[in-house]
Amino acid sequence: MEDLDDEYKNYWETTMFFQNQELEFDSWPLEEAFSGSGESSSPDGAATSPVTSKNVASERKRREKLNQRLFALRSVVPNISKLDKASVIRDSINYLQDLIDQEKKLEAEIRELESRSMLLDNPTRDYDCINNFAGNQQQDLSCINAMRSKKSRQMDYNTFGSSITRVHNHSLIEVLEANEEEKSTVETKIQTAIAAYNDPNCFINF
Amino acid sequence: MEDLDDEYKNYWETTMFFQNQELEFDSWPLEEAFSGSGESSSPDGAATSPVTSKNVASERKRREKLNQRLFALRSVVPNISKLDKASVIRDSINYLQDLIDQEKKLEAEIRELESRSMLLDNPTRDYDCINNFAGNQQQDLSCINAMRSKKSRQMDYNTFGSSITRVHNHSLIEVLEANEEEKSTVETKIQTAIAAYNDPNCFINF
DNA sequence: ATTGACACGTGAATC
DNA sequence: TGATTCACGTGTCAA
Repeated sequence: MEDLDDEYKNYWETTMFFQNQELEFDSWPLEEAFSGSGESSSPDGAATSPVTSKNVASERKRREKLNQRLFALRSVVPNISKLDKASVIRDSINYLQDLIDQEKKLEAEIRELESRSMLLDNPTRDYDCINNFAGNQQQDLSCINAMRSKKSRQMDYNTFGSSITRVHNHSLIEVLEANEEEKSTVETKIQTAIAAYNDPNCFINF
Repeated sequence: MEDLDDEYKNYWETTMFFQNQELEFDSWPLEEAFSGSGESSSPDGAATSPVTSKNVASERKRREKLNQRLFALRSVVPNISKLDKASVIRDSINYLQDLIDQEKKLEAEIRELESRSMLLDNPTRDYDCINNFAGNQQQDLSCINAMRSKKSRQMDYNTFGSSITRVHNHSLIEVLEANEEEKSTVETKIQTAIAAYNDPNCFINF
């Protein structure tokens, strides 16, 4: 009995692979079958019912599976601080969130790069805007009004809005995560962005 | 005894929050202290040593912590097939690997986009256009303002994006503390802002 | 000596 | 029904 505990300890604490573990368990069904078929008595003299022994085996298998999964998780996540079960899960969560954040960053960067290359592909709109601006040189509101025609504005809104909705569409995780401080921060940033967009002098696509 | 088991079952199977759980456990140390201080005897008549009761409490706490972590993990990973412990870890591993793969993909895409824009884009082109225009219209300050606006807007965009990513850069505790009410509040405010922004008749500042 | 982490067996509950 | 999952208490080992 103590041997098994020891083996489990080693299994968990070291980087031993599952084959060893399964080998360990390959040697177990012997005693298990013996105890299951023969109604063997436990050391204290009480008889073990067959359903109980079944349950024992099942439970042992369940524990093994869970440890297996946990070990696999540990092998996927880098920089595990402690080999503790709870610590493994904790580090996994942190790593997962880091990954999600980085993915969002990369997606934003891709969007920006794509839009920039879009600008390069057909820059007529920019030139139109500048020409229009040059035509109405008196710097009155006409240029601004032209720039803020419903069409262009709607288009810009779509780009802007889709990015927003995508942000808080992301599997409702970040919604769960928002606390008071961050909420206000987000709001401030959104208002800043909207104000910048509202700026008449801003004629660049989002 | 069965009550606790029941509560644990509910705790795990449902989306019950940890406050309830902690409430559950706030009521537990009573019996625990009773058993710890009084050397109470177990039903079979054997005396329970204080070190044993300590061990029991410690073990209970450990189990609670592990379940907490597992629950948090479950809240982070979308599309959990089964609420089983092992299944949760399994789905987490799959999701993690998907994320890693996608991250590599995105990085490759970014690399390609950057190299393509490097090839096609001479970096001064954007500003050349505006600078030439500004040079021709030497007195036109609005163009310079526009340029500055572009730059500042881009800064805002970047800040905005980073703030978004910072929203879900949280610790585990914040996930546990989040509730439905905050979720709907944030979402409503964002929707309201976007709707108002979308209104073509709305020219007021946000 | 104390603490923390583990595997184990067991009874209950859910499907 | 039987199989599966769970929380629990306990003994053991290591730091």
